[in-house]
Amino acid sequence: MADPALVRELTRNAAHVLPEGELERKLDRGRPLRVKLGIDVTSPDIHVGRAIPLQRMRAFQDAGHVGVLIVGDYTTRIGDPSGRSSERPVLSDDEIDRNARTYVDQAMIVLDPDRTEVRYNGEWLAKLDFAEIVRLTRVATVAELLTRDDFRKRYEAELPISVSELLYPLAQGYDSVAVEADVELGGTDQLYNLLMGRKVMEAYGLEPQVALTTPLLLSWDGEKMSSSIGNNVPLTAPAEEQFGRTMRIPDELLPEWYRLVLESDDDPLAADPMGAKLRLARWVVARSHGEEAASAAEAHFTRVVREGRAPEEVPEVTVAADGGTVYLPAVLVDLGVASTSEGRRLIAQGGVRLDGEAVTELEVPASRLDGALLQAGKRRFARVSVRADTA
RNA sequence: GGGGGAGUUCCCGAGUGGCCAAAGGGGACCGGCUGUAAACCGGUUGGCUCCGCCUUCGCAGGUUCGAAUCCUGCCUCCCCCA
Repeated sequence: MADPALVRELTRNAAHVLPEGELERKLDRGRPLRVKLGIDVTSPDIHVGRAIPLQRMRAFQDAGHVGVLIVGDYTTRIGDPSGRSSERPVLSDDEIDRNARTYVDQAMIVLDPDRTEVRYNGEWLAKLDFAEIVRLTRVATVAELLTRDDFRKRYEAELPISVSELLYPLAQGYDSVAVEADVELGGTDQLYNLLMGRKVMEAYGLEPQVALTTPLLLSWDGEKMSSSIGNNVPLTAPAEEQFGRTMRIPDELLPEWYRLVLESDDDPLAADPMGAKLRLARWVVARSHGEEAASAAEAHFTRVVREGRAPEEVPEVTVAADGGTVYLPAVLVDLGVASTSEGRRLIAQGGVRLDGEAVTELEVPASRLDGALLQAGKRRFARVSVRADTA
């Protein structure tokens, strides 16, 4: 009999474990299970939300099972070319290869490399000939494919759905055949695909996989965390950035993050929510960058955000001055402000400071600028040095 | 193959000849406040050394003193019928 405590750990936070009892049956066979997780390579980073199923994979690995990480290089490559370019840009082969490589590195932040098998699905999908593809398409009907929520919604909203997209769940299911998955992990949005994987495996004479989904992590805006929206905390973002982004989540989301990300039973709102959020941010940074970086990131946050002081390390900006004054908006562009027009607006709004004092004019005496600390908004700082321009 | 509908500034979405750099919402940014880069309140949101000028409303032409709005051609997308 499968150890109930172990099953609880493996299925911790799971939204679905289907079909019921099947995981226990597979565990009882006593051999290491092959636990699959597919990742597409449409964007260059894995974020804290997508790490949640990875954390499950890690739990399986720690119990002696094998993690099969599938890099969807091929599914990304054939990805929908129809006009939805703004949402799903078709990536170049180079981009896909580059993304694919960094993905594996990122995933290893969470996974145990010694128990991970990395596979690229181009390995088998590239070899399918047309007859085989047609055989694959017989697994499902159009009506069945259209029952999937996002397809149905798009269909009802008269938004485009390309045939290649309909093929996607089948291709993903074929991955399960190729790697002979015992379990497939995914977010709850993947439930449909995971169950389709069962059908495909059955059609190919294999024992269907168990589908295990985890809830989607909501970000500070209340939306599902997503790289394309930009509300993400990437596993490879700089420590300070990770810390700040994590601190942006509203208090109401803390319990969910504690449960899913920290895998902690503590109630973060019981005592001091601020302290609880700091602990969470430290944990997120420490996983990616280590304890030391986490402490430094917290110190930075305290100094810059809570106390409103300049960071310890500030980039240098050099300005050429031909006369007595310098056109400040142009300097702001060097700090990362989008345009001089925006720089003007920032100044007008009191968002630009020289040595802590709000600037009100566009032209600033070079003498006042030289060696001064320039600040644009809350987050952009630079030390200015003026170089005489004798041209 | 036939018919109907649509393409607007980062996104959604108003706008049918001048009052349009273009309503409203979202997002983002700035300020205030704050335990936080949260919440809340107020403001800003094409570019330009900017009281003015320049470029934008799928693309290319055209009509007009004047076009996001009218005409012609093209491209793209959606739906229905076959």
